[in-house]
Amino acid sequence: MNISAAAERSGVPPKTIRYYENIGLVRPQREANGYRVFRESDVHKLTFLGRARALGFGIEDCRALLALWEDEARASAEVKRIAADHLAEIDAKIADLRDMRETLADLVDHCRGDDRPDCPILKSLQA
Amino acid sequence: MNISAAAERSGVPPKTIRYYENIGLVRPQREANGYRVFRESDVHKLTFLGRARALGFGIEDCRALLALWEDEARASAEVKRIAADHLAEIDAKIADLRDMRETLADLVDHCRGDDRPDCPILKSLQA
DNA sequence: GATGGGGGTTCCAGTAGCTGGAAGGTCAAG
DNA sequence: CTTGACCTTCCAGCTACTGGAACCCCCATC
Repeated sequence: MNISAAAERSGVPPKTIRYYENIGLVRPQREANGYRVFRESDVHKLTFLGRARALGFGIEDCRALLALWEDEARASAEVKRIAADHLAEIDAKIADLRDMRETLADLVDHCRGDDRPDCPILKSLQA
Repeated sequence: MNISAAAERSGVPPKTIRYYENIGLVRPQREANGYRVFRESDVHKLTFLGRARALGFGIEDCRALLALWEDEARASAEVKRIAADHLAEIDAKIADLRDMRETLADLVDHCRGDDRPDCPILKSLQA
């Protein structure tokens, strides 16, 4: 299977697949002409990576998860720890964004948004 | 005022101040020895930038907001538009994160996290 | 006058995770 | 034989800094 087929089947774009190979997340074989050849197992890995990334896991987390996935003797505790840590980070981000959102929404609400210069948004940034 | 004093008073670190000068957000004067000299107005600008960044505005938004702030003849509608757009982006990010969070929390909840290999988190990434 | 320390300066590289684009090789069809 | 759709590598750029190296400046002290 060529890279574009693997991309289509895994949902991971060709550019990204090459990048993943670059950083050692996948190791497709090569044909005599230099083209990458993807086996089913490569496509499965890519799909796995795509899902993990969609859940917001960083690349190094993905690397670790992939290794655990391939390790039949893994302890699920390790997986859970990685996921729980990530969940905590997401919660922190959400909290930050909510704070921003609240402040910003207040400011937007109180700005008339007409052609006059008076603006509580700017005032708040200034004060 | 030297850069470290300006940093302390504005809350923006020296490195970041230099970066902001680099991209044209502030233009401190220079002494004969090459040291930057910050006036009150520079400190005000930096403080403004610090607050805008803390609300999550991107650098280019900051540039625009700064220009509007300095323009006595601005229309508050412009400011409001920038802020409202940014608010929408924040809302979108929060929504994305919440989706992730929900899925992830479910997975974490259902993983026993012991020393056995069976793991619904990995199963979900695989399937 | 030398020295030491705490400022300041510039410039380069790296961070995360791709993505766009250039320059060029390969292959099947017409 | 050429066209067009693939594929390859490599380099640059994105966001907003941040760390670090190498070097300059100024003041106080010995």
